[in-house]
Amino acid sequence: MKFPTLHSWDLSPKEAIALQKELAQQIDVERPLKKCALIAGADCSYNRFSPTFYAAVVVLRTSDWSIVEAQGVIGESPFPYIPGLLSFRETPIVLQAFAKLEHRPDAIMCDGQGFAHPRRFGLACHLGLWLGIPCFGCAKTRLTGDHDEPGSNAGAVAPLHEKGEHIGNVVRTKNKTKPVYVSPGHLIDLNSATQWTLESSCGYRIPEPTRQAHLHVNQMRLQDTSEPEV
DNA sequence: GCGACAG
DNA sequence: ATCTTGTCGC
Repeated sequence: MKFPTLHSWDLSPKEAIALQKELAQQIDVERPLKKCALIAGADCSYNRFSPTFYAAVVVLRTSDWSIVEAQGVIGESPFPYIPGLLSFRETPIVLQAFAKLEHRPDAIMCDGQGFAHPRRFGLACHLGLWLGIPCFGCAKTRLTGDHDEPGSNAGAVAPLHEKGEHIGNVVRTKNKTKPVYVSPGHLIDLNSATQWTLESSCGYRIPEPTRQAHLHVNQMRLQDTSEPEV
């Protein structure tokens, strides 16, 4: 896959925040996703005290959830983990994995927030803007916003609000298990993101795209002989 | 000042 | 994110 360079990743935390505020103005979270034959999942993995980073993207066929393609990259992250600035830590390497992709997915599911972010510019917004592909976030825990507990059965949804704004949905993907936090990133609306989250939750709490990407990066990390096993 | 805080 | 065994519940 090819995509243009939008900006440098060599930034200080203050510069990163300024850039988020600037790029957030370009985000489109109103567009319903019409066609989605191929959906990609992206994820990262790493050791506690090693700078080595593993990123993977897996492309799935939505008709039967079979894996069409998987690409991974091993590198180092130039940015520390700071709540609210996760995209500056993970996106540079994730983009390298997308660059190796031969298939162009119709949508992308990220392991983190999209619009449900303090500055409305989470990981999924940033990745979607770079790639120009509909992208949304499916996080395992909350970053910001308030909500009621969704019903206890799969399919239950509760709105995530902040300052009077509907920024995402808390979605129960499996009976009696913790819900996930869904929000649009770019070129997709909240309803489409929520529907595809439920559609791809094949009996697990984590939807198939992100679940497969997670399995993939973990395989990469455990098979990397250049890293000292703890 | 205090508490919260994606991965 | 990662470190970790068994265990309670459906």
